[in-house]
Formats: sequence, C-alpha cells, structure tokens
Amino acid sequence: MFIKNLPHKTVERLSQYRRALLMILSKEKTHVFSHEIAQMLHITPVQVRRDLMLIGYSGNLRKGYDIKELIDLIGKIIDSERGQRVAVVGLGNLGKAFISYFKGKRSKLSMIAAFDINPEKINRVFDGVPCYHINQLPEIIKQNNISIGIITVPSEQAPEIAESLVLSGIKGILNYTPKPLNVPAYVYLEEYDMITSLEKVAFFAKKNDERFK
Amino acid sequence: MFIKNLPHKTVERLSQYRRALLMILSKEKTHVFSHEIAQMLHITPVQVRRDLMLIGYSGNLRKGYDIKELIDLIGKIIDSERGQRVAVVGLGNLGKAFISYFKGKRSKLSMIAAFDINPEKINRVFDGVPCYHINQLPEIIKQNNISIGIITVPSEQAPEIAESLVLSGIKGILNYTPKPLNVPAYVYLEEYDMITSLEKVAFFAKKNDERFK
DNA sequence: TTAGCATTGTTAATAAATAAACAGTAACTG
DNA sequence: CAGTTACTGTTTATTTATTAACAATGCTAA
Repeated sequence: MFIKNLPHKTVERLSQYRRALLMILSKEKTHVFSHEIAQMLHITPVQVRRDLMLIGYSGNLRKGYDIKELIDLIGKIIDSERGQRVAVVGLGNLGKAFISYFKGKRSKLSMIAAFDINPEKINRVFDGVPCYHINQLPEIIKQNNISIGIITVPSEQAPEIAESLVLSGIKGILNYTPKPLNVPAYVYLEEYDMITSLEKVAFFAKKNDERFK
Repeated sequence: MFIKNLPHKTVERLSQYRRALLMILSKEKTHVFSHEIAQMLHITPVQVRRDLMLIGYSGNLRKGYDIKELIDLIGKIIDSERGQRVAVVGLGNLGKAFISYFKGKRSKLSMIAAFDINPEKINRVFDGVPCYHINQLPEIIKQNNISIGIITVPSEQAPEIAESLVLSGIKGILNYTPKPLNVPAYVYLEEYDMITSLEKVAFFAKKNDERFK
C-alpha cells in the first residue's frame, strides 16, 4: 500500500496506535472513538483523526473506527508484505534487552541473528536468537536477507560495524551508540542516545522545579 | 544560569556538543569551528551557531569557539549546580545497560540506587549501584533526595511505579516502557519506546528500498 | 419528523524546528 | 594599506508538526 510522504511522527504514532488497539481488541468492543485512542496515548483526538486521514481510513460517524479494520490497515501500510529480518550487533545488556522486549511481538519483523566477539556468547542461543562472531556478519546478513541492523556495541566500534552492515546490503540501521554514524542515503538511519535523553530529563526537571516552586 | 525557553532539540544538541567537545579536548587544539562541530554530529554549521547564539556564547571570528569555555558554559546551563541524583527502577537487561552506559560519565548526575523485586538482585551492588526492593522506593528516594527516575520494569507495572515515584517527590521521569504514563505537570516526563523505533526504521527502510531500486 | 447532539473529516492557523541568506569583521595577502 | 578570505551572529524563509475551527452527517429522542 502506497501513501506518499507519511510524516515521521505519524509513522511513530501508527505503530503505537496498532499496539494500543491490539491490547483492547475483544469481542465485546469492536469499535473505538478517536478520543479513546487519544486518551490511551495521551495525545489529542484531532491528532488521531489527522493521522488516520493521512492513511485514508474512514470511521463510522457514530460508532467510531472499526478496531480490526484499522489494525489491518496500519499493518498494510507500515509492514512489509514479505516481512523484514532483523539482527542485533552487540549482545551486551542493551542487545539482550532489545531481544527480550521484541520477543513474540511483531510477526512481520523477525529477529534472526545476534553478533558479538565474546567467545562465551558465540554459537549459543539467547531467547531464541543465535549469536555469531562479528566476522561472520557479512555472510549471515546476506544469506538470511537481513535488512535491518541494531547497533549496541561499544561506541568506538560503531563506525566499522555500520560500514560492514552497509556493505552487506542492510537497508535500515538503529544506532544506540552515542557515536553519530555516516551512511549512504539509501540506508535509513535512526539514532538514539540514552545519555542525551537523561541529560534532557535532568535539564527540564531542574527547570520545572524552579518554575513550580 | 537562566536562559528562557531553550527549545527541546537545542537542549539535546547541547548535551551532544559537550560530549563531542570533551572527546577532542587537548592541549594542541584549543578552539573549534562551527563546521567542525557540525561535522562531528552530522548537522549543519548554521544549526550549531544558532544553538550557541541561543545560549549567548560568542566565538572568535577567526579562531572559532574556545573548547574549554564552551564546555563550561554548557555545563552551567544544563547541569544543576548542586547536582542531581538518579535511580533506575527495574534492574533487568535494560536497567543494567543504562547503568553501564552511564558509569563514570557525568559528574553532576549521580546514579544512586536501583530497584527490583528479584531477591537475587536485592541488597547487591551492580556496577557500583546498590539495588533495593521496590517497596523501599519511597524511603530511599526521599532519604537520598533523588530527583530523576528511569523506568525499565515490565510495562504492566509502569503506572504504579510512576505514581510511587511522583509521590516520593521525583522531578523527572524517563520511561522506557511502551505504556504511556500520566504524571502531573510539575514532573517532566520523557518517553522512549524501542519497538516503535524499530518499526519506524523498518518502515523507512522499506520505503527507501522502493525509492532507490 | 425535526431539533439537538456527538462524532468524523478537512481546512486553516499556530508553533517549533531547520535551513538559507547575508551583513559584519578580524586576519591575511599582495 | 586596500582587497580578499573565512569565519561568526542574526534575520528571514521554509518546512514540519501540532492545534484549532468548523462543516457535514447520521443517530437519538421528543
């Protein structure tokens, strides 16, 4: 399904709508209003309606949105029909956390492999995901047609891992390292830095504190 | 130091500028140009200059910015003079990852405590951080004047943890649970959801792939 | 059967974030 | 010592994201 130029934030919210809807899906409740979705995610109903407008979904004027239909439509838009395979590079605490969070969640995304350099982890299975040595990365990525890589290695190693992923044909990278990466335009890169997040919270907590005291 | 209404994104970048600058700080190199900072973080030089303008810092026309001065100024703005204390609630893989990442990084933020319900973890020290039972949370938070909480528990438990943190006088919360939380306006809340991030990467990776093929 | 109400879908307004444009100026160069 | 260069600092424009406004519609209930 093609919808041109869906805004980044809308894509994020669609993912959240779907998860929220999956949670309330039941026989008794088949429909949901925009203000109900909004309340679950602490956003405004207008935002919800606007997002749904962008993906061309229409609800019933008096009953709201058909939950099942909406879940399916979001799937048609954000999922890849053939599914996408994911690998985690770096099986430390963060890599493990990701795999555990992920487990049994999304049917169209499958966690296929983890990579590390620690011999104790290699050739073992963590939470259903086999771990290989990093120098097998190109081989495994290509063989299994893995298109998404999550980087959770120590930051010094991030650039070379990214390069290796790109050369192996990866299409998207999620970088949890504080080291900003350089990738070609045909690879989508998303970066998230925990320390920056914490410093941001610290800043606004301090500011709030001054304002409300 | 008061700068009114610093934009959220600017605060995030200031944190990143500081870390990047700390890395290149040395005797030989005392100054840095906006385009050098920009290159390190893969943003535009204009963005850098604009952010520095917002915090009222002036560089030298021909030499650029004094690295040491700039680091100090950013500290004066985003750090709290008296320091801020942080606790992690949920010492699973993600909680541990956070503590390890954090270790020995920021002097003005100190990781004081972790909380869990697993008896094997309680009353032990992980990476220098002692772990307590969750029902000691209010007590420990108040006693140690902890103002920032990081939630990494399973999502069902997130709302009660958040409530407990708020009642204990916390000022800022970083929620890594997919469950959106409700907190009063005087508590700053930042939420990050790994699965949404991954689905976003998957979506744009797919889209890029169609576009560039 | 008609007035009122609750809800959607869309357009218009506002706010936030980024990028472009450009004036100003100290150092360098011939 | 005049012209050029390589920067900064600030204003203006553009893009992106959110919010507000409101018309349209069909259900409900008198």
